[in-house]
Amino acid sequence: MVGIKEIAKRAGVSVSTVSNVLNNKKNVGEDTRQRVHKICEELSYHPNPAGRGLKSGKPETILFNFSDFDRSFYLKIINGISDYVNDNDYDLIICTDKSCEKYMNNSLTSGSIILDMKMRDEVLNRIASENYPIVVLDRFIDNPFIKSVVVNNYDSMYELIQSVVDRGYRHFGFVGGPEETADNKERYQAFRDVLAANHIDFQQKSYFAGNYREKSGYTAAKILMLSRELPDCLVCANDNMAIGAIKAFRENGLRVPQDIAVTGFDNCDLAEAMGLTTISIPNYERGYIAARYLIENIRGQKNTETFKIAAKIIFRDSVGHKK
Amino acid sequence: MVGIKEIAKRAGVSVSTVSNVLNNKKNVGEDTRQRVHKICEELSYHPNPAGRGLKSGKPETILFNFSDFDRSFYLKIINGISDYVNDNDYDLIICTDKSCEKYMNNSLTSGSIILDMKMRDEVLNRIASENYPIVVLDRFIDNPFIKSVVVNNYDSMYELIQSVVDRGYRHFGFVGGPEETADNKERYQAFRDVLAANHIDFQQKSYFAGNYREKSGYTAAKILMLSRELPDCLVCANDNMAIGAIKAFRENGLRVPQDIAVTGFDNCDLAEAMGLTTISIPNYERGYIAARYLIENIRGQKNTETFKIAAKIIFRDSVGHKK
DNA sequence: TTGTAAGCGTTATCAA
DNA sequence: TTGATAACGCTTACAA
Repeated sequence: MVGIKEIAKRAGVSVSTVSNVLNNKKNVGEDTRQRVHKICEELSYHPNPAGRGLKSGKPETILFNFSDFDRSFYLKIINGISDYVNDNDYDLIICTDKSCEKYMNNSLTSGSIILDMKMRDEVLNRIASENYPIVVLDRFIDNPFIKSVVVNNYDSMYELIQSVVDRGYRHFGFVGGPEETADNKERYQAFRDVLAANHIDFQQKSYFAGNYREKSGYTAAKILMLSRELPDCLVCANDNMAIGAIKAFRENGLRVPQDIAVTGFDNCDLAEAMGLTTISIPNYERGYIAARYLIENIRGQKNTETFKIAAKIIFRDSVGHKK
Repeated sequence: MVGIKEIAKRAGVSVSTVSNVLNNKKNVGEDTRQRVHKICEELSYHPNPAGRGLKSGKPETILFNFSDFDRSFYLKIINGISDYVNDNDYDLIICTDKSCEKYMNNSLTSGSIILDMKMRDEVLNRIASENYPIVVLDRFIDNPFIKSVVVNNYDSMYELIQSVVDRGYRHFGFVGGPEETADNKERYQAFRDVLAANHIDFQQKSYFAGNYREKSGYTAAKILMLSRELPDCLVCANDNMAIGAIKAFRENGLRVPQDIAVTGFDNCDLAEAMGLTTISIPNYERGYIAARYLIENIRGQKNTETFKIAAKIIFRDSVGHKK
C-alpha cells in the first residue's frame, strides 16, 4: 500500500510537504506542488482516512445507517443523501447493522443519519455531542445534538381517511406496523380520530398487528376473510402490507375496491402498478434534507428543531365510491 | 470520545491489558478481564477502527460499492452480502461513489465487492493485491486477485428468445443497455444468435440504444411507433426499459401482447405487477455468493475463477402466441 | 519554502 | 499476569 512516505521519497521532499500539498496549504512552492501532484496521480495515491481521521478529527465523511432491505424506497433516500453530500464535498458511507456504532466517532465520520430502528435512542443520546451531530429519520429524540426529520404522518393520514369516509365508507379494518414505532402510532391515531370525529365505531378485533412487510398484510387479509363480516375498507399502515392484502383478496376471488377497498402509505414503486390509493412520501427529498441539516450542524450551526415533511395523498383504483 | 486510555485509567490497568482483554488474549487474569469488560460496557466503548486498522491491518470489514439508485434490486444484493458478512463476523460498509477508493486499503477494509461500472478496471487492477482481494459483479477482469461473479446472460437470453420464436414471433426490435457493459453485449449477442439460427432477418434500424433506465425504453418505444411497420416483439435488455416501453405503447393505444409483445431481463419488483415476461436473476444469492468468495479469499484461499450464476426464465402476459 | 518531531488510538513486542 | 514502548499513516506546530 503506497503511503505518504513513498510519495515524499519519490518527490524528494519531506512528508509534511506532501501533506501540505494535499491539504492545499499555501506554504509550498509551485514546482514542488506540481511534482507531488504528478506523483500522486501516477501512483493513484489516496490519503488513508484512518491516519488522517486519527490525527485531525475532521473526516469529511458522513454515515448513513439503515437495515430493512424490504423497503425499496430506501434507495431513494440514499440517493437524496448521496447527492447532497457529494455536492458539498463530503463522502458517504452506509452501514446496515449495529456495527455502525464503531464508525460513529469523529475520527472516522463527522456525523450520522440514522434510519434503522434497531439503533436505540439511548445509544444515540450517548454518542451525539457537540462535535458529533446526528440526524434521525422517522422518530423523535429530544437532545441538543440530534435533529429529527419526520414525515407528517398524522395530518396526511387524517386527510386520507376523511376523504374515504366522505366517499361513503363506514366499516373499517386496520393493519398496523410495528407498534413501538412513532410513524405507526401516528398513522393509527389519525385513523382513529377520523372515525371518532365521524361517529364511526371501531372494534379492537378489526385491528391487525403487522410488521410493514408484505407477508404480514397478506396474513392479516387471510385472517380477516375468515370472519363473518368483511369491512368496506382495509386501511394499512404502509404499502407493502396493503399489497399483500390485495393479493390475498384477489386469490380468494374478492374484487378491490368493489368488495373491499384498500389504502396504503408510502407510494412505493409497486403502488402505481397495483392501483393502490396511498400517501406519497418524497423520499429523495427526505434524504436530501436530512443530509443538509446534518452537514449544516457539522459546520457549526445548532439547528435541532424537529422538521416535518409534508406528504401527498394519491387516489387510485383501490378505493371507489360507496353509495 | 472515550478511548482505550480512559478505560485503562478507570480499571487501574495499562492500555495493553485493556487491549488484550478486548482481543480475547489469554494472558490476562480473570478478575481483570471482568473489570475491564464491565467498564467498557458502562461507557459503551467501541475500539476505534481507525487506530486499530492503522496498526494491525486486519480490519474485519468489507466494502461494497454501487451507485445506480434506479435499480431497486440492488437492495436484495446488499441484503445477501449483509447476511453472509454478518454470519461470518465481518462488518459491511457501503460506498456509493468514487470516493470509495479511499476506503479500499487494508487498514480500513479487507476486501471489496464492486458493482459500480464507474469504477474502472485499471483502478481495480492497481488496488487488488495479495492482501486486498476484490470481487466484481457483472464484469470480467483477468487478475489473480480479482474474482468475477456474473450472471449467465447469454444462455438464459438465448433460451428466452428461442421460446419466443417458437411461439411464432418473427419480427423483432431490440432496446440495448449501455453498449460497453458486458451483460448488455451478451444479451444482445444471444438475441442475434437465436435470430441467425432461425434464419430471421434483423436490421440495424431495429436496434435502439438505451441506458437501462425506464425513460430510455419509453423513448425507444415512442421512436419505434413512428416507423412504418412495428415488430411483433420488442426485446429489451432489462426490465426498466421494458416497462418504459410498455407504458409508451399503452399510452398510444397499443395492446401488449396482441399488438406487440415485450420482454425484459431482471425480474424486478414491478415486472410481476406489469405481467412482464422476463428473466429472473437471483439477486440475494448473488450478493451472498459474492460475499462468500470475497471472505474466503481474504482468509487465504485463492479462488479467482469466474463464477456464473444461472438465471430463470419467467413467462408472463407480455408475450403471447402468434399464429 | 521546507523539514523535524509529536501525537492521534490502537496493537504487538518484549521486558518485568 | 502485567506494563512500557514502538509502530501504523497522517497532520500540525514549530524550527530551520
